[in-house]
Amino acid sequence: MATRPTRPAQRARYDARRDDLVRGAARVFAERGYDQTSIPELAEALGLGTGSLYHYVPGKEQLLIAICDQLMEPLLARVAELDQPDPAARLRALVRLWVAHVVEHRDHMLVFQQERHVIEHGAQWKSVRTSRKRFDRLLEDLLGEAGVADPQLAHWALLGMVNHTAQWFRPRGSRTPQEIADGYVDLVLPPTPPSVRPAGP
Amino acid sequence: MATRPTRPAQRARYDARRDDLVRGAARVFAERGYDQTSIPELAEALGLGTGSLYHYVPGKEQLLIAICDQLMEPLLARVAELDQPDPAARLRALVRLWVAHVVEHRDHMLVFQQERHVIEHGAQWKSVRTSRKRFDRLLEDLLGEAGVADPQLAHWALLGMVNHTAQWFRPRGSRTPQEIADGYVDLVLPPTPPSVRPAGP
DNA sequence: CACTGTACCGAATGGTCGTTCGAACTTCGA
DNA sequence: TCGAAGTTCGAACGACCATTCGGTACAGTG
Repeated sequence: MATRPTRPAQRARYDARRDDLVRGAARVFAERGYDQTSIPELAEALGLGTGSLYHYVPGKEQLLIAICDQLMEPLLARVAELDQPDPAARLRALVRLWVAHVVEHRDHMLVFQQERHVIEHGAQWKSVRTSRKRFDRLLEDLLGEAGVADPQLAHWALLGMVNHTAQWFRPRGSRTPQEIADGYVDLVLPPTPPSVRPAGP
Repeated sequence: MATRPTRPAQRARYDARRDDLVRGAARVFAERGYDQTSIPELAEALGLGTGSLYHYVPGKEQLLIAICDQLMEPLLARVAELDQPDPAARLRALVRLWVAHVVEHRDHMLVFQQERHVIEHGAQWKSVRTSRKRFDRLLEDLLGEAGVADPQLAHWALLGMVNHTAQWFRPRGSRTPQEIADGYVDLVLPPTPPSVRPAGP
């Protein structure tokens, strides 16, 4: 059974290890696929014995949920901190943040996308679905405020473009995440001269 | 074993039935997921006995390949028939065709997307990978000719937007596939007045 | 040092899956 | 109408999977 240490001093270590394992699982699942990877295979890829995994995660599906949480929670946290007063500037900042998050969590994204049907239908997945809805709503509202010509279409278009980035972006490629993000924003926003753009982070 | 009739007269029937079954399998897999659907479950959903499926398809993975072929081949065929001399007009026609194809094959698209890793790595998947590459190349070239500001980014952006359409489009929604396609094209192309646009199909 | 909570292990288990197969039934050409 | 070709069936089979469990080794604390 997955048991968290009772001694507070050791809990930090346990949590950190767990986070690492979840991250590693995301990497393995992204490459081999969730269903095609057996627990013994996964454990070996993580440098663990078969049974040891269950010390940190109660089961395979919970592991998948943990991967999605590791993807969604920090994104929502970072988005909540946006404070640009101008909607267009806030939109640009959001997309920059978002693209950066996607490329930093490529593996998580790929797993997230290929398990769409479980996320949509599974009973234990309500929290993940809620997170996604929160983000959706936020984006749609912002697009409306920012004066986009067709906010609804722009919403779907952005979701498609940005999430798809996980499938082609390569760290050694010729563009930075920020350049990509700005390219996306320029597609949906009436372009502004570069001099008006907020500087990078 | 999956055996095609030797009598030519019956082959047409057999092929049509097989196509129907593949289509049905796409629908079931899109909803429940490929790995989460067992062969007995699938057979029942298709109104067949467990063993009967194997009369038409040699195995579960071949069934998945058949679904992808049923998606890619007609699209490439329709694309090959485009004959607009003006590149921008050809681009618009291509995207209209493409979006229409995506919404008509929603189930196939959803399966295609969630099985990305198998398609990319599997040994028997070379033909599907080749088809996708052909389409990619074609789109990229056309974007260059059509005078898009940033053809490479537009290429990835379009792929993301259009393919993502399968995940949100509903037949009873407020937009036609053609309106959606035109919206996408207007994002990547310097907009032209509606009067200059080619008429619908 | 002794003791206790923690980390790790891998063979064993029960269940489910994809696939096979021999037989029964149906269709069709002659 | 007869026989062969085509179609359907579902129980049976071997393989493999997620998970469990009894146990060993280790680390921190008193």
